[in-house]
Amino acid sequence: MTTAAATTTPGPTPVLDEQICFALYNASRAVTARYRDLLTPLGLTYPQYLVLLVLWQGGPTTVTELGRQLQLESGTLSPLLKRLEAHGLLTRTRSAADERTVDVALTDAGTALREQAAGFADQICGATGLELTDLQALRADIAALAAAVRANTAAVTAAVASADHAPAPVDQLH
Amino acid sequence: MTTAAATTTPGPTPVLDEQICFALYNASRAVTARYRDLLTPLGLTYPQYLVLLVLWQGGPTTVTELGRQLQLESGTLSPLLKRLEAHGLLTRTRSAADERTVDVALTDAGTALREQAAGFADQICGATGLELTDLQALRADIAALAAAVRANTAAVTAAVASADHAPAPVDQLH
DNA sequence: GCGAAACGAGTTGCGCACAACTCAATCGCG
DNA sequence: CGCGATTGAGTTGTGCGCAACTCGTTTCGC
Repeated sequence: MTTAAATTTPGPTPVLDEQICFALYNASRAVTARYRDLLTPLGLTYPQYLVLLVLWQGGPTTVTELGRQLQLESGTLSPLLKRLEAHGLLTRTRSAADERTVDVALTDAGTALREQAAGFADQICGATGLELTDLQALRADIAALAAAVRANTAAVTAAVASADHAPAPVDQLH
Repeated sequence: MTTAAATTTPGPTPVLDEQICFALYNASRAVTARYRDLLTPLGLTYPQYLVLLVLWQGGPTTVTELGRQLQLESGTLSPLLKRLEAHGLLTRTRSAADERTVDVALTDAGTALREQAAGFADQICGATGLELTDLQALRADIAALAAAVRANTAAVTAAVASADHAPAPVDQLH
């Protein structure tokens, strides 16, 4: 019943291929899949690799700071860091200054892994088939989009939270 | 974008903020989070919404075709579709013509949900703060990148698989 | 026809992501 | 000083996402 006329809907229907959301979702998984080929031999997952990137780049840090840079919460980071610790790549120690915070530092093995992962980013760049200049421009646009969406999310959340008091704090499309 | 002095690392170390991979990963999660605010009241998740988009757009289809369009495998789709069926939004029935395939079709409730989700895409576009023209250009660039990376992944996989016979079938960056 | 290979959906196991929660440590304010 | 509020990490539960696998169906070669 009613199998008719559902093909090629004209009107205002959102079409999958025109959605920025799906493009991002799909591209992100495509890049992650390409990284998986490189990371699996090292026993790493992609989010674990991102954590190591931060540590290779900035040295010892805290769980909170990792969460800020990667935009991840403790619910994701805690078990992930425990796995990396179990693999002997980093140490987690309660800070002496503030017992609430946990310091994260690479072990020698974690530091050594940097060499093996040195060429990964270039390989991914090569896989995109783009010039480095174009790739960086695209990266900047995408980063700006992420920042704008996150800011909007925060604004809308705040607006909902204060809906009892204020009528419409932020202009949100209508 | 964080004009801080995070550029401390000189050498060949991959820096998080310069990585296209992290930009995509972060932006995808940011957009998904914004969608979550809209979808949670409807009892939907973001991947479930994508499935409904395909069905709203193209009418009844099969599990395989959904997987092709969304780039998802049965391991992801099967339980997801079961949940949507449990919520009364669609039906899954073995095809009469080929008992291996499963036909997926919206119920009336699933079709009706289209009205409530009609404005979601526009709201996300608004959250990006970009003009529609710029957004579509960005979307096209991102889609092209995804396609290039997926093609490269397939090529490298094939090269590894045939490593026993052929020496180096595909030129892969060096 | 018939047996091997291929195919499509489903299951299992693991690791994210994230909401909601717990709990200890610290801070702020009178 | 004391005590309520806040903060930071961790836990629990749910739903992807994907590899590896199973199982019934179909297709193909002969």
